[in-house]
Order: sequence, then structure tokens, then C-alpha cells
Amino acid sequence: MGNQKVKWTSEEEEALKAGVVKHGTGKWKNILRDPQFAPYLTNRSNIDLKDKWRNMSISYGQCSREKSKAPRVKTISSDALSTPTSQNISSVLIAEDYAVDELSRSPQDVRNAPGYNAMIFEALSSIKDSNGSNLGAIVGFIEQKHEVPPNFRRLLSSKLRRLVLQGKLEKVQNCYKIKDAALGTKTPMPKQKDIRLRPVQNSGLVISGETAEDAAMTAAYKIAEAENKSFVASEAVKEAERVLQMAEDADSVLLLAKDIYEKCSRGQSVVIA
DNA sequence: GTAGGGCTACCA
DNA sequence: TGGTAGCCCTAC
Repeated sequence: MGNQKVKWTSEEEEALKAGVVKHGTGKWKNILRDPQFAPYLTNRSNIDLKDKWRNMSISYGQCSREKSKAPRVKTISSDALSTPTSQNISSVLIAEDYAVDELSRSPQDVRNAPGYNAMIFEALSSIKDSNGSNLGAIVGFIEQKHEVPPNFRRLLSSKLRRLVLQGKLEKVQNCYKIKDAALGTKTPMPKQKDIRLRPVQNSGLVISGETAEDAAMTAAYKIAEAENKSFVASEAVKEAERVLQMAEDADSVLLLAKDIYEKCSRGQSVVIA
């Protein structure tokens, strides 16, 4: 509201990245004091550096499907980076390669997330706390049922505020609850049992007791949920295949070691290429 | 001094 | 409407 936002220049970003490589994450003051980077960061505070690094990290780890297995810049410990070695720096470079890979994804990939409104209503109606549910509880509930992006908490916070402004949710202290007026009207919690399709002449199907908008939203929610489950299942299969492959590799190595041991114990010489 | 959450301008 | 990013506040 009126506060001018100053975009980070590429020079500033490069200086920040290099500063993190040299000093480690969380050493924002040190980076600012470093004469190597200070000239590029004169307009930035240590808080700015922290926020920018957070945003960069979130952007790099954006795709939820990779979050459990791919290296993320944010996961590099500050201890490891505080004493920069070639190995540490290479970790950063690997992370940056990953970042480039992530950034090359279409923004559309990121935006094809399931309907958050539906998830929020689902969580609030399931938790059923008369005092409402706080952000953590809602995030926890949704995380249990859906794959969520790394920055989901921030997204959800924005979404909740918007719903409060729209009068669909009520915020009491730090807890959110569904406004009574919102219950049973628009943006309902999609429940399968509430959707009853009945055939009519000429037009195929209509939905009893619901508007077309409600039905569309419910359908979209269900599709998104199904796609989510399908994706999670396919990832689980891939992971299982990877583990199986690793087990087979380990077996091979074990057999080879056993073979070498037996030959050695018989006094034979073993040449390893 | 830093981390994390919230707010909000801005973009697609 | 969904999402991003910069700034601010507060707790530790």
C-alpha cells in the first residue's frame, strides 16, 4: 500500500548468491560487510538478503513433485557453507543447476494446482473446531491429503485472507472458520453424496439441488484430486522401481565382493579394472 | 541478527 | 483467480 517495491537486479542477485557461497546462508550481515559484495548491495539490508534468498529458494524448489528427492538450495546447511570448500561450492552449483532446470519449467506447470478454496473448505469442515482452525492446522490437514508445493504455507495464507475479505471465512484471532452464511451456499465443501445427477429430456444431465457453478467446481475439485492421487501413485511406483534397482545393484556388488574374497582366500590374484 | 509469518502490490 | 515477490513485524 504505497510502499514502493524495488526489484532485485541481476547484479544484486549474483552478489547474493556469491555471498552465500562464500559466507553461507544466514550470514547476511557478513555478506553485507564483505567488500567484495557490499558495492552491489548498498541498497539492501540483511533482512532484504534473507527475504530474497527465501524467495529464490522457494522458486528453485517450486515443483512439488521434486520436493522429496531433489536438492534444494535451502537445504544446504549454513554450517557446511560457512567454511567454503570446493565440495561445498560444488553443492551450491549442483543446486543452482537444479534451479535452472526448475526455472525452465513452464509457469503453467506450477499453476495447475488443485483448487485451494475447495481444500480449505474441506479442511475447515473436517476439523470442525468451533473456535476455528489456525493456519498450521489447515496446512497440516491439507498436507495429509494432498501433494503441496514447498511454499504452500504462504500461498494458503494469501488464500485464507482473500476468503476472509470475500466474507466466505471468518477470522477470529489467528483461527479461521467457515462463515455460517457461506455454508450451503457458494463454494461449498464438495461432497460426493450431495451430487445427484438425473437425466432429463434433451439435455443429458442436470444436478438436483445444486447450481451448475457448484457442480463445475465440485467436478473440478474431484478431477484435481484424482489427478493428484494418480500422480502420487505414479511417483510411488517410480520410487519402488528405484529402490528395487538399488537392491539389485547391491546384490551384484555383494556377489562380486564374495567372489573376490574367495579367490583371495585361495591365494589367487584378482585384477580389478 | 536471524527466521518465520503476514501484508500487499503486482503480474498473468 | 492464482501466484510471485518485496517489505514489514515479531519472536527468539
